[in-house]
Amino acid sequence: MNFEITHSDTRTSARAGVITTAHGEIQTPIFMPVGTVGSVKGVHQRELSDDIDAKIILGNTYHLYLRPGMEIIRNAGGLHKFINWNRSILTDSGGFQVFSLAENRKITKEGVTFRSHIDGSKHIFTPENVVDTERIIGSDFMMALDECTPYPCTYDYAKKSLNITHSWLERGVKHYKETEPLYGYSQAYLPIVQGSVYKDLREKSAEFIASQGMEANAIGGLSVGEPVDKMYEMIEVVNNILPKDKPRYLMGVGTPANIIEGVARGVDMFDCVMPTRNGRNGMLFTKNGTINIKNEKWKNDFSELDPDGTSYVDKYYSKAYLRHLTIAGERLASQIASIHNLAFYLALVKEIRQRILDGSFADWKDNAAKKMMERL
RNA sequence: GGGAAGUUUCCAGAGCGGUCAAAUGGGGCAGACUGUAAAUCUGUUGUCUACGACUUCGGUGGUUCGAAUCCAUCACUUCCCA
Repeated sequence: MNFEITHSDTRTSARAGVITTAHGEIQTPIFMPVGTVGSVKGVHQRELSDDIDAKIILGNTYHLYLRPGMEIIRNAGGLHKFINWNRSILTDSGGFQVFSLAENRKITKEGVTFRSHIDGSKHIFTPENVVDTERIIGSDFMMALDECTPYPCTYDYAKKSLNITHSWLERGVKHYKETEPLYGYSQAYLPIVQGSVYKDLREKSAEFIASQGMEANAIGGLSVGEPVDKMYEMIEVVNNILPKDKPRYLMGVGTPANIIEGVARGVDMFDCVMPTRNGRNGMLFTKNGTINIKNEKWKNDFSELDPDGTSYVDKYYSKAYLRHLTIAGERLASQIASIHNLAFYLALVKEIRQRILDGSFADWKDNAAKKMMERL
């Protein structure tokens, strides 16, 4: 992996750059659609590449490990081949499942023992075997195993958890360095800053993460329910320490406004379930704010889905039609809404990048984008 | 022509003397969703001058302190036998 910053904003910490992986170039800032189980829910790979033009998507180690299992992924020749996606892939480690499936797991110094949400079987995830799993998956970006702490979280717990995450990281880095990629291309290994909403813990963590000298770094444990101002504050604290010349990935974030604010604070990579999940639930993101397509007011609105939209679906279908499909529970509704939302997110980061390049980012953020951010 | 069952709030369908403005589904309306156990979840769904009041359970008339619940009668619906 290579990262080159081509432009730095003068008034904010925003930067525009290019990440190069074995599976292509990724212009940053970038948004990465989430495809947990080897599928961006409701969206064909062909639409992801040809219409939405996503350069990189996520997969999830925990989920793929359980189903279909590593034997099949290995037999397929890795996840890229298995799902027929020749652009980049980033895999989360299962660290988020430590948070989201908290009832089904136990944390020890050794690792995390999950009770499968599918059949209840027990599986231990260690920093080492997660690296092995991600080697089999063949992701371009392998996330380190961490504990995504909940919010609220006591200082004592956050500190204790951070120590475990850090010790896991050391073991993960060691194992990463001792193992080779299976498919002939390099894979980056990303450490994750934790520390909940505590400034000193975040600083300590950022320093430790930076000291690992990995090719890119991530910020985790945010957007788990804390006030947005806390989140922004933590991003600032952390990005003051994380190396400037390496990509920074803010995990799981977020709303369009979160992304703009994140970029302004020096974040390069984002992912979030929101465009697809909320799309499936009838929410559309537009420049004028979100709309709930299920609302009665769209019943007879035959205007195009989103006049400002960049996807073909925006011109192709009407609001009234999508409302009907959504209310009728038709799968096509999920597809249309997911495609629209992902296209919106990708167009957003594209505009952000363009504005960083032409020097108008800060001004745009303070003026034109402000109204939109209040609604998104 | 004879017999039986039934008519409940948008729909279906509980309720069978008071704790019923009326269970439960569905539908409608609205909301939530941030490294996906989510094609999920939550709220609401008679009216009002709303911590109280008023009008509802096919129509009408009764019984009773009190009826969606019991009685009479009318109307309509469905099924069975001719």
